[in-house]
Amino acid sequence: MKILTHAVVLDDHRLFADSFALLLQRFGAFDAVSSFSKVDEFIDFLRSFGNQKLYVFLDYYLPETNGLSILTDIKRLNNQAKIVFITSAIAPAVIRNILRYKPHGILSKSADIQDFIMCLEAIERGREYIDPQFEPFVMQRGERVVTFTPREIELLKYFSQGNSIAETAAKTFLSPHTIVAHRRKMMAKANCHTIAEMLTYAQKNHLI
Amino acid sequence: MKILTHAVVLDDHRLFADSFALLLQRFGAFDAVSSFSKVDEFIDFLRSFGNQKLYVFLDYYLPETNGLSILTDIKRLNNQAKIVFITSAIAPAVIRNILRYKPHGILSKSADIQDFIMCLEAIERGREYIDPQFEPFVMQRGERVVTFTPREIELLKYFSQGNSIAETAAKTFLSPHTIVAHRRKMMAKANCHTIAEMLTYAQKNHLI
DNA sequence: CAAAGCATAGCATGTTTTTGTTATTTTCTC
DNA sequence: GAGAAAATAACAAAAACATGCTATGCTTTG
Repeated sequence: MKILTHAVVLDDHRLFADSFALLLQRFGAFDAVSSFSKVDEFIDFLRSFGNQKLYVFLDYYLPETNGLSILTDIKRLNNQAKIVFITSAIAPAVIRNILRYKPHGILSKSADIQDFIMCLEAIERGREYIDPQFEPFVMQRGERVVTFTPREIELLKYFSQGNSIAETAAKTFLSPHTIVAHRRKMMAKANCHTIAEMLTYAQKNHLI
Repeated sequence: MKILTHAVVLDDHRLFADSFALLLQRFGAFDAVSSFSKVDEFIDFLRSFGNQKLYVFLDYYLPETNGLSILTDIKRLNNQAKIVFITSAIAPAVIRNILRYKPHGILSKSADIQDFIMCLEAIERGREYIDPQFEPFVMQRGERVVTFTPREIELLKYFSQGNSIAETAAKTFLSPHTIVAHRRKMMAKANCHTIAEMLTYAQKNHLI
């Protein structure tokens, strides 16, 4: 299979980004491969690249942000880009989150070359590719995803740092009642019954 | 630099293991490179390889276990092996844990090729290499590492699953007083003041 | 624009956790 | 086999939390 296009890798783990770019090169399907480990540089590249056909291999975990939040940027700068998530995540909520954005492909870092080839082939044929191990997380119709509001996540961070309700209230200039209300709502959403469980949930799903 | 020896990569992320192995090959310092993503297969390889000179590039995060627990196996099977940790961890406790085992090298996955070369050169000269970003975690003399006992970790798991002190006591057939005592001890060790902070700590340091 | 969801706030009550302090038995480790 | 560390257990007071219920103004979005 020969895909006459450019491929670009974005992963904050430089060693992975460079190695994987090498693998893409060696694989021979692309006519050029670039790798980035800094979001800024990647965005600069996109800007200069213009609206040509392009493959983007994206990591979900990026420092300070995540792969999803730059998806809008990518789509704005290049509406032809084929976007493939390469993720080490296994937390259902994270996978669901990624799937919600309907990328062209999603591959686990535990995948092998064979999976990778299948992914490319599917996309070239205009279909999407979802790593088989993520199939169970494809949303059923009517199913709701648990999401957290910015405020909730902010408060969660305070709790994770050892702040009590009263301390959090003081630091956010809110009433302790409000903190209780938020906290209660979060725990109801995530179906947790102790703050310990809530924090485990938050960590697992990379909310904080 | 030409190192006439075999190199082997162990990382459960196949895509990384394979890509990185390719990078090692391309780099040209080794006369052969193998990659594994399953611990069993890796151990089998070690057994058959015998006690020859060897470079091992090891991930810390492995499913069901971690890179440290197989260190003893590696040393038993090959006392000449140069062991380099390639890790995505940044949690101080995890890094300290790795450093305690005195590997020949430790490199962050965020390192670049230049860092990698420096690592190899240092080891070839008989010295150890520690990623500069991990320097702060090198233990000072007299410094204590925070460790958790098996019982403590067991209880931590109960808490992470939403069990209260009373519930945990019931499930472990212990007195609630005992649970309180353990809990208190852990929190003192980790310098946490709420169970929320404790659970965040536990997650960050991959205790549970 | 209406409905839904978000952020805010309140009160009351019973439960749970945290903290200060102490102590015995068992199990490693040198 | 002595000493250290771990696991066990207890009591009591103070602080914090969970949960029952209600309610209002503000955004966002179909």
